[in-house]
Amino acid sequence: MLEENSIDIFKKIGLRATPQRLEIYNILKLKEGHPAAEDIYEQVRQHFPSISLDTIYRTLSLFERHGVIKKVHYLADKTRYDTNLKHHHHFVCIRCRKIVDLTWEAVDAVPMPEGIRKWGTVEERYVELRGICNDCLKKETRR
Amino acid sequence: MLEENSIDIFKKIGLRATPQRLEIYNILKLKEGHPAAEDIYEQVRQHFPSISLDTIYRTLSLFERHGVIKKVHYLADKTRYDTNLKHHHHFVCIRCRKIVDLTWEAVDAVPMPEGIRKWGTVEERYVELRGICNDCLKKETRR
DNA sequence: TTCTACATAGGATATATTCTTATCTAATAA
DNA sequence: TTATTAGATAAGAATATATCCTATGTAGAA
Repeated sequence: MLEENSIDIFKKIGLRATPQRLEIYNILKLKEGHPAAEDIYEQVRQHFPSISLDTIYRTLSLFERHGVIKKVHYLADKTRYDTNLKHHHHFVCIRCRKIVDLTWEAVDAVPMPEGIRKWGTVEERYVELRGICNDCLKKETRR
Repeated sequence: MLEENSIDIFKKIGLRATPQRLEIYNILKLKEGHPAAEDIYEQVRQHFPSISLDTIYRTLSLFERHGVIKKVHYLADKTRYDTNLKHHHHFVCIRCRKIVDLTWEAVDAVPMPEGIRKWGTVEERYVELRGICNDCLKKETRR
């Protein structure tokens, strides 16, 4: 089911292929719907009853740092609020988390992708342009 | 600066226009970059030194329930992980939070909106189709 | 004014995540 | 094979964000 032997992935990035890590990786790969840390924890405990939740988090962040996985809403550190209730999209700075509203008719006009009905009904189309804002760019080139 | 008198907004939705609520609303409206609860708290305290953080949260959730404001990443309750590192988008169920990967070439092909360079450089274009998945639709019509 | 429903402050609690430390284990060197 | 050592884990403490509980306060209606 896995495209690549899990152990090879760890070798490739120079990490020890511990049983815990293999288990966590395989669960991530095989579980539907993008699991949260707790979901993984519950499942790993079936084989490693004494594993700590911290190991799950530590391993996930290790995987993330090595580009093996990605957080889905990685820009949502704390909840932010919007008073603009009209339909709009966002530019989000991946450095300082600044959020800027934008409208984008061209993207709103694109017909829904093929087979979306297979998943459900869509109520909202939200686009997030993720990048580096000019303020942060200035700071980074200053070095 | 505000399009509408803040007091009128509260009247319209049948809520008492308390000084705390007015202050929180005005900060939300006027502050750039979409503030978080703590940001608002720090600022409100300048006029209401004894306000509690809970009042901020309570008021924000009140505003949200009445459609006055919206959480930016309201689907990011807990962190979820993705092993699919290829460029893709998501369909997210607003009921059960199920996340489904999808590709969408048509939307990827749309040229960047006018004036994006004014804000910064874009590294990633992420689309979230928010709706109700077929499983949840089934449950809801069953009633 | 008095009553009552709604609102607030403050502290307790819940939940998600990260940190600290002692212990353990695997890879390497001898 | 054994000793050494860097890396990994478990367990619980600590932190951050958000919500709940309760006593008190206040605005608007009668």
